[in-house]
Amino acid sequence: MSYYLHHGEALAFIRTLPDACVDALVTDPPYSSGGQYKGDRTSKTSAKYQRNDAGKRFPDFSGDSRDQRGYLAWCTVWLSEVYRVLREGAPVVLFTDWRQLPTTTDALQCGGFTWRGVVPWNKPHPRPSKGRFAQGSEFVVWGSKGAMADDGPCHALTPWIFSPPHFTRKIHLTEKPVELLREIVRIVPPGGTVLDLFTGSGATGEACIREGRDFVGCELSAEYYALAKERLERLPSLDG
Amino acid sequence: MSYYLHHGEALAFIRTLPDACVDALVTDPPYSSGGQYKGDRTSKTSAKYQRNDAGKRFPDFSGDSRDQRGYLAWCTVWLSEVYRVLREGAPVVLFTDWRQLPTTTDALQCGGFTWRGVVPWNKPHPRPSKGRFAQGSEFVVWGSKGAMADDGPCHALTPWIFSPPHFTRKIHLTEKPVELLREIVRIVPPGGTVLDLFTGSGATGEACIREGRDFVGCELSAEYYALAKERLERLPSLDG
DNA sequence: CCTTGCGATGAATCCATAT
DNA sequence: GATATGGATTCATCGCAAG
Repeated sequence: MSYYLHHGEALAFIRTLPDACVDALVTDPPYSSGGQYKGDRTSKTSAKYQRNDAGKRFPDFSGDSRDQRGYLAWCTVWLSEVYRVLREGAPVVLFTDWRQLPTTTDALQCGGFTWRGVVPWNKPHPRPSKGRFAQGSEFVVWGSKGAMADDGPCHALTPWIFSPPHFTRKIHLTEKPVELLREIVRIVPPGGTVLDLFTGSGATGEACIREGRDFVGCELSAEYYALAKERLERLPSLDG
Repeated sequence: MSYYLHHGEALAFIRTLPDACVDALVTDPPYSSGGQYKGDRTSKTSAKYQRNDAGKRFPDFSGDSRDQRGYLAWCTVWLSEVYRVLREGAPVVLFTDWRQLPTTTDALQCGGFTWRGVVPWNKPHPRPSKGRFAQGSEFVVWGSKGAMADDGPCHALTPWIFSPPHFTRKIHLTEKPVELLREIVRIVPPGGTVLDLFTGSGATGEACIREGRDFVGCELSAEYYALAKERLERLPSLDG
């Protein structure tokens, strides 16, 4: 139930960690997705993912402008380093959207992990799209460092259906619901340590604290680092 | 509300069809998945996907023994030919499991189509797996032949949650629920024609008939061809 | 305190226009 | 000609203000 939050770049941070010191990676990297055109990637995240008249609500986040080759290469680099700091059999859980899903499964395996599945996060009421299927899901790509123990409780026994945090209450544009993250971090035994390289608003940290798992987070942006820190500091009093 | 069922090999059948004669492809190819090891692919489907004591329940189906490269190449061949027989803007809908999902998105694009999304089919009660996330979803990879019309109704406005057909009532081992297929074929305007190259038990044909879409199916196995034919023939009387 | 109504929103997508 | 920008579109939901 302790946590540590680091302000800085992810790869540099991992390299400071000793071997086999964490029990899982649960992280939500910037997808570098969100559009058919190059301009959709190169514009600011606040403009890319939001209506024009709402463009000023959330601070921009960086690292969201790679093409597919670059995304694969970048993920491979930090996943390879994460491999070293994970314990044998530890799970790796990566968020992605439909566009980057295949690249993410490649990256997981390029990093040396065994790919074990894809679990959809279903949003109950996606934005409609005329004449087509709505895109109402993001995806969790997961695997492990080598063989996994096949004891322990079962997970994801029912479909994951969670609304995204409401815009008036969320801190980060792409923040995930804490209820979903609580389901996910329960794959780590109680007291285990979860690493998140792209902490953002710190939702994964909150999930860990609420579920009794230790949390090690890393965030590049000073603004989000401060927001995540504040969020986690405020948390124990909520439980009181 | 008419249907045509062909007994024979898929690629040879497509080649007999004229250009731009169908409004959608909705099909469930043999995944060639179902195992981590080579032996898992080369064994009989009836043994591969079923418990030993149930091994004689369903007839074998063929074409389920390709590795990933072979699966990509094979899908690319028939998808390229399907491109020709589809009308401009027509949707393509392919079932896949998590293991073949990335290969399927590659194949769709190798066939010349625009990839537009991934929609999960969520099973309400997946088989639990100790210490891991259950694999409770299959996936619909979809796209279109070029630009799509952006009129028409919206689809998939809520997550797809459907139980697989009960084993006492299903004909094919990997049969999809008709309710799910009805949701899917509604993306074709009423009266449009849906092509299915791997008809199996004919569930997609039943969905088309119930939704007032025309159906053109193709099945290689004499046994399943007869079963699908019987299923569709029996259907009009059910509507009364 | 409860109900009603209005407005804003969404890891979106497409096309027309501008650079 | 290729890329970048801006506007319009979909509707169930939630927050908030008004009654």
